[in-house]
Amino acid sequence: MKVAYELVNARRDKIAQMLQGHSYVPIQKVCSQFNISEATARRDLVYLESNQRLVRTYGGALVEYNQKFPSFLERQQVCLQGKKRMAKAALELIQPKSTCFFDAGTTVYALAVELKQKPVNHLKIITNSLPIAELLTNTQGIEVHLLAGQYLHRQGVIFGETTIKTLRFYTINDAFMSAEGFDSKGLWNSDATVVEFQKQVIRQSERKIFLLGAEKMEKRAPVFLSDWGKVNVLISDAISSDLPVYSQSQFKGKIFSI
Amino acid sequence: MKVAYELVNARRDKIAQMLQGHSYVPIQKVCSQFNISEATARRDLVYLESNQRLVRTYGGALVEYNQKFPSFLERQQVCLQGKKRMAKAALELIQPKSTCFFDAGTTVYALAVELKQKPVNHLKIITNSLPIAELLTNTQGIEVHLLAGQYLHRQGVIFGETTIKTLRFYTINDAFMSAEGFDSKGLWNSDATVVEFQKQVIRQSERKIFLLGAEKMEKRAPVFLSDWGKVNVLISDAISSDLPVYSQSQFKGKIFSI
DNA sequence: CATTTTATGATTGACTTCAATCATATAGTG
DNA sequence: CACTATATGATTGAAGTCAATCATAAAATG
Repeated sequence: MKVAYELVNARRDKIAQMLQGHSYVPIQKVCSQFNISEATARRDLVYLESNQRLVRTYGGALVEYNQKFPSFLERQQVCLQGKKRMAKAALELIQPKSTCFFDAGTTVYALAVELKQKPVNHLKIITNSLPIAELLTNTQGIEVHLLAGQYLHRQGVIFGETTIKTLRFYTINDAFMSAEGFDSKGLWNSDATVVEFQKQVIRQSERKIFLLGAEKMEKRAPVFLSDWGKVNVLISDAISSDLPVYSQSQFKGKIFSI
Repeated sequence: MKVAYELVNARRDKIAQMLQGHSYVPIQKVCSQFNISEATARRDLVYLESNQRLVRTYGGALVEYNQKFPSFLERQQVCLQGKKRMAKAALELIQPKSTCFFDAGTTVYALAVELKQKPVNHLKIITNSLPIAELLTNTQGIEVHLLAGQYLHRQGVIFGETTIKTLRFYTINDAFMSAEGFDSKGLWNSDATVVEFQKQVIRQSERKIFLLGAEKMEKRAPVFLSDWGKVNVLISDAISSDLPVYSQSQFKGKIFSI
């Protein structure tokens, strides 16, 4: 029988609210939770989907299907193979009982994925990337620290002036970073604020480890980040002899070409 | 036919990796993505589930089914009705173009849910609660700022010394807060560090708005947070005349008993 | 190279989910 | 109060999902 509009809307609100936390709810749970038939539960889900409040799946509904860190995920797919190989090499460098900074980017994210699978003990990870923080939190032996700042949803990054300021609260042993391009002169990125932030990371870190995919070689971006003199370790999936670092006498670091 | 161990593990890793971002993947997508039969896809999912890497559902698999902010969700269920009513009252107090602090707690989270549904323009939200940040980000007219500190997964909160330090970077108009107990003397909480943090919020905020459910009335917790003199607005679902504030001449604020 | 192991796809039948249709009881509406 | 609108549950057939079984081809082993 028909039911008051108010009650219907209240129920649908509650279903949506259920989803806010649980990320996924099977349709049967909706039925039992609200004592409604499958038909009604389905109708509620159809309505809520039309209002962009959830996404229906076969057997239930969820929020954030492809909605979480959307632009991040697209970028993650390119050169996945190379990223994974670089990540495995970088993982070897991580020392137990150290504090590491993880840059916000897909290459370093691949490192976080490897680290999650093979955790290092007594590790402190500083990051401004939410995908990395959420991935690594609740991992045995790893403590995750987030930097402060504005939460930029599409990139899944925390950023702004405050982020640079809060960085000063931490002492960093190893910084795992990336850049958009690199050539014989050094490293390049496209955003001035990002570069300002990364420069501060470089100043504060004992060891600077850059993960740079072959596709970024001999490419420049608008803003200069650093010369090779400040880089301690370079990890790349490019052929060793092709790397522009060799022409640079200033580079004293190690190279892992894998 | 049989396939090399290495390839099988690599494929399963990739499936797990798919999940890390997408949170949910239908089984058909796994089949098409890796050109494998349903049977194999199912076997992969069974294996990955046995390794705690994902949770199978009818029709696919997902990560973080009830695993995200677990303790937060439990607490969210109690007194849901009252929380929602207090939240609606609190929402009325939020001014466009203001900066608000949102305390990490289930009562204030209910306020965030209301705000998400009826957004206020040009609003800046400062919080150390990840559920709140994730809920409110990507909302029209709302800018979300996170505080720095250790990411405590079970509570979904950012916390520690650094959190208090980073608070100083912000100027707060309205602070929406809660406490574990309140009586005629004032407000109480159980954790000393939380109280230290909240005291700093109180010092830095122009207006202090407390949302206190009736179930917290006449209850004390180990640590004293504040007397009634510092509270500007009290929102409660308790009966107005029962509130212990009335015996306090020091209380100059407004009361919303709803 | 011979033997064993096992990852795979196909098939089957049981079970679940889904969309569409329909009768009905109750909320809205005038 | 009469009339309309509609939210609901039941039913039905189609489609999807699942677990179990089996033959096979290629990897692993010695």
